[in-house]
Amino acid sequence: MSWSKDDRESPRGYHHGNLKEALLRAALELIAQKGPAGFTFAEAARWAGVSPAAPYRHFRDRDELLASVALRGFNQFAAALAQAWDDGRPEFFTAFDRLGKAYLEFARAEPAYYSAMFEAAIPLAGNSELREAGDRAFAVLRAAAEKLCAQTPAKARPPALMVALHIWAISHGIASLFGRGDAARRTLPMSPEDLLEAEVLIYLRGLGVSAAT
Amino acid sequence: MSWSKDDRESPRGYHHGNLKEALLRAALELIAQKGPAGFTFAEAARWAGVSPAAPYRHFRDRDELLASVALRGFNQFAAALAQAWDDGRPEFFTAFDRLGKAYLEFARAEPAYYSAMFEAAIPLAGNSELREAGDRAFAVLRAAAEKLCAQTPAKARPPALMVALHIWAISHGIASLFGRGDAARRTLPMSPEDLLEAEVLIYLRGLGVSAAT
DNA sequence: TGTACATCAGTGAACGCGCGTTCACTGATGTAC
DNA sequence: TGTACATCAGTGAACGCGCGTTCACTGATGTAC
Repeated sequence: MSWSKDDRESPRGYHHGNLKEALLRAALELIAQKGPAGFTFAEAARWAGVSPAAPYRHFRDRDELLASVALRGFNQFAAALAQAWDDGRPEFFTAFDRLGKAYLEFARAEPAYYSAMFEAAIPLAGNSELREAGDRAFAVLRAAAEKLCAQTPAKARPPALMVALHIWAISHGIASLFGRGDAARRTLPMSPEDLLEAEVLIYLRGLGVSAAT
Repeated sequence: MSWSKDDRESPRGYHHGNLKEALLRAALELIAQKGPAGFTFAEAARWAGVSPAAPYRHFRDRDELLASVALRGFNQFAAALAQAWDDGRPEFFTAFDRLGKAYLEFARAEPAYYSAMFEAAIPLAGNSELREAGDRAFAVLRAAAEKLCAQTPAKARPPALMVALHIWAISHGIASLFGRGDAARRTLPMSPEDLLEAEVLIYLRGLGVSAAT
């Protein structure tokens, strides 16, 4: 990440100019290195090349910075999922497959965001912005589930919400057990993508939806 | 947990007598309260009513204590799963259902163990004991997958290992998103158990196995 | 059974360290007129 | 366009704190004979 070095070493005046942004980046980098619990306010300040008191101008405390990272993560996650899903275009199975791959790709490429979002145990109560960002990401899964349900035989059609939760659980399970970009990863006889694809195909068949359709 | 108070306040001589055990319990309690990254060696010692230097007689450092907690967790997890599965008795579906419920029950009842096992990112390299304990737990899922595959139509029978990984991913996904006993839990329109049962039924149908059989 | 001695398990004081947080401050920026 | 002033954003020194770790030590336990 060349920007980090540039950011830190480029000469600047008394004012940083973009400290809030720099702190978010620093936190992200530190989370990637040591996990959400292993980064400190002071270290983020050092990373941004600023005195330890400076971050207090932008974040009330460490938890608020962490929540901001998670918020940004959810926004990027929602955008990535929405782009992959693309409202089911050109047809359902292609889009659904892209959606699953995008989920895993996000967890792999952005393990720091992913763990801030799902493992930092940030309390959602009182942070409606964060909750809404999470809901927006889930809404993409939900929309895909709606379209999926529309293809199932009407007599045994399950609630779309439940299907969305199933898809989420499958994706999250594979991502967090096998598909993380960091050291927690376990070795496998197949790629996480293949594992997910096979699992989703079996699940779809169970719903009475055939990929050949 | 009444034992904790008793353990701490009961008079004892110069020697604790059971310090290793007390430290493991203290670590477990602290992990339950603040997560795997939020407990300290010093605090575990205080919990056990002992000087901060005492733990060094039993664990090289904090990480070794944490790994011991995870090890114990995997052992209990393997035992709970094996007991629930009971080699598929009296017949497959009953046992398989019990297995899934036991998985969720463990995550709910023992969130501290569960997070030490799956979220503490303890390096497995060089800790063969821990790896083997994890493998023993997975072996139960694997055995269930074998029996499941034996029931699927032979022509489209998937590898048992893959099926075991699918089951693991489904269970872990639901457990970590919705079924944790701590605050990270999200609210749901249905119980994690029902969600898991429905998901597994769909997955089984996709494999060509019918619960009615 | 008693005694001498080795080993074990915990003590408590000490250390250096980095963290979170505060404070009065100051340099830079923006704005009213 | 210039000037006075308010506000903003970062400084740097300071503080108390708990942590990890070490050290020489000591009380308790076990064992050989």
